[in-house]
Amino acid sequence: MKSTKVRKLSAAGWRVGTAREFLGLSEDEARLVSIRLALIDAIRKARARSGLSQVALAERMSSSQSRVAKIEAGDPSVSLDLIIRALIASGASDLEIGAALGTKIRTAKAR
Amino acid sequence: MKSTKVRKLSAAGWRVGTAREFLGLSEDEARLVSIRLALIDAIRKARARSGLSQVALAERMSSSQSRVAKIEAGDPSVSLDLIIRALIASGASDLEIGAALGTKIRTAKAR
DNA sequence: TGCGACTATGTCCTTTTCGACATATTCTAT
DNA sequence: ATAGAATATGTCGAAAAGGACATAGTCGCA
Repeated sequence: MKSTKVRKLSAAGWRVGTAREFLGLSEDEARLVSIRLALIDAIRKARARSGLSQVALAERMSSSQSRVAKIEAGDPSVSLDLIIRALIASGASDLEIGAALGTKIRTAKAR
Repeated sequence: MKSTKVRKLSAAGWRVGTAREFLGLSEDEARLVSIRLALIDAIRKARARSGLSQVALAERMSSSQSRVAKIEAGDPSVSLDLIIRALIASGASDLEIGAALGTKIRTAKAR
């Protein structure tokens, strides 16, 4: 958002901030969230590439379809453990898993 | 292990295999384990670099010293969530976190 | 338009994981 | 050698997360 716009909004009585601030997340909590999101994204991609249905993926990781749905929905009842298990079972390579986490920094430096 | 040695051992009645086979881990389970190990390693390094004691790290992540000890000991009662929280709180960069996972592949290709 | 495959959401009960505490053990510097 | 800090290990009640099931909602396609 441009700073001129921010100033206008402030003048009009709006408070402007990041989503992180709004949700009251600490820096660390925010990082954890973005890691989760990156991994979930990687799962969708890997699962699609492998042509697996949620049911099929669930079997592979001995879980249930509803769990897989919740994983991809970013449901809070899903742990990182389950997310990574899903990522592995959906056919992601080690490199992909690592990349899902390091990507943001790397692209930022690259441009 | 050299194949000649394997043959000798086999002749002598020994069964030779990987740790994975011995422990009865599936391919996927084994990958999960090695991810955990890589992350734990990264925590030790990051914590040392930051000069944090286990007590200090525990505070940062609002956990307890005993938990941190268990994390670094690879205790099975520790989840990936807690491991990553520790990694973040111990001052690791996004890049380090990603690297902890992609490293094996990358070095394998590099050499 | 209706049918089958796929995905989403809610709930229940069980298992796992957590923080906390108590207590050992190991390390470091004097 | 010994105190004090740091780390390790065990246990417990509470809280989080898991699988399973039931049930809706979507989507493509015949």
